[in-house]
Amino acid sequence: MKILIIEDEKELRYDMVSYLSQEGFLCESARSFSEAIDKIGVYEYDCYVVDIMLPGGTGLDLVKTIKEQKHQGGIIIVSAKNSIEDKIVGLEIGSDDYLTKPFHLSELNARIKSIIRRRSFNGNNEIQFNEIRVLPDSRQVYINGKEISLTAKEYDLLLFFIANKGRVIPKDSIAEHLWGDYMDQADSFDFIYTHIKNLRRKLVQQGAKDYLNTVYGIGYKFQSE
Amino acid sequence: MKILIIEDEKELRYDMVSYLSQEGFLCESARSFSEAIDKIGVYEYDCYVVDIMLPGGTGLDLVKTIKEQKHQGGIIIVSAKNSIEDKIVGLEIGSDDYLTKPFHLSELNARIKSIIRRRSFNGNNEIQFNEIRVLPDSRQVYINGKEISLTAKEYDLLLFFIANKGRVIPKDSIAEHLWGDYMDQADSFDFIYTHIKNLRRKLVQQGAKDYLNTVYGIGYKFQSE
DNA sequence: CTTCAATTATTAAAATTTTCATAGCGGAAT
DNA sequence: ATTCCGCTATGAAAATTTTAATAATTGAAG
Repeated sequence: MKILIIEDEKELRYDMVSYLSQEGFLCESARSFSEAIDKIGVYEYDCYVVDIMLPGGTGLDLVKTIKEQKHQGGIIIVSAKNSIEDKIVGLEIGSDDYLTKPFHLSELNARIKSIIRRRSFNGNNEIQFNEIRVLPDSRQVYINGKEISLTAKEYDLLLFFIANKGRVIPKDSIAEHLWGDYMDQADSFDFIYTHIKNLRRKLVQQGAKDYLNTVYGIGYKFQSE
Repeated sequence: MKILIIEDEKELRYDMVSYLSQEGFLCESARSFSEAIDKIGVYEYDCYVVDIMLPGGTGLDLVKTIKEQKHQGGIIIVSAKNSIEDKIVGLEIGSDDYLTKPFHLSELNARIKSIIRRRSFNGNNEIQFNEIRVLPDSRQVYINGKEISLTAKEYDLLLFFIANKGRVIPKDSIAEHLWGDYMDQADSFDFIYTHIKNLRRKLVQQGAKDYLNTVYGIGYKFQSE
């Protein structure tokens, strides 16, 4: 899960990035309105943390831009003033939550997770990646309209890849995501190789292209070309 | 996991109980110093949320009592005034965290989870239940000093039972704890029955008494007598 | 005390996950 | 280009988990 943090106060920005990184998010940050616009233009994130007061523009306009570009990620507005109007405006133009400074980092973390959880449950209950369609509610997967059967691990793998399409995913991340904190460094990745192999076989056998690229020495990347 | 909330403000107490219950904790509450003393005398909780200002006494004395009774649970002090002295005193006499009112419930939730996580990692890395000894770090289990081998699910089950010894655990809770949010109501509990059976067999076969009592219509209870 | 329906236990088979041994590949160094 | 070493792939066995069918038990009701 990738998060963009838009905040001009240096220390707070640094704290947020380091806390959220520890929690397992991939974080990028922007220091100003224009830097944020640039990043939003290049990449789509899973969640945006937007400060209202920014050099070069207001966070509310940023939210509008994110929405205009049809980004699907959640948006949390952060503001120093607990003004009820700001809150209302923020929620009206499409942010998902509103947080008043000062706040605890664990609070921000909880809200981000809550938004991501909410999104994956509600509304967004159908994911399409070229000829692959996934219905997360029922854990069903279709290729070119025909349902295929995946085991639990294969399904989890596939969803993780699609959720992170285009990104290189290190094997450690895969292990952590699918198996939790169990395994320490010493463990081998044999089981990942096996599940990857099985997933590849099933997908290709059922008519999908082979999107799953090996990134030597690192992990894998799920990508169209 | 069972939590005792000691707070005299009715609305806040109600909010905390309802929020934390939704998060999967078993909650009890006390409205006053004396009620808290009573509950602490009867039962040992996994975490205590203690307000400083209470009718009949101070939360700091309550913390001392909890410690005197050798309770192992974590302690979070909650206070209206952000006095640094209170905080220091609180941490000195053995509380694990300090929270200033007003706070978000998700913040309290995060801190409780953090304390419980910390405790199960650090220090408390050996659990003894009569002739059964568990080393959570290495996931090893000994009976009368002899190591026995359990599968992942059997181990998780055993640890969950020991962590909740003496309590009746509904089958739903077991399913939720060991398998996450996967299964909806419609699912049967066949796999629980099977794992229970296997765990029982292994424990008894290796020389432990049968502590695992069936509670008809509800679930199970792990208990000495 | 019986009967009955619902709940839990047991057993065995099926499916999945993990491990292990071995083969193939990538890329750096010679 | 060749060699080599570490990384990844593959196939098959072993272990675990889940499912399914059947038996035993519980507690309520007659």
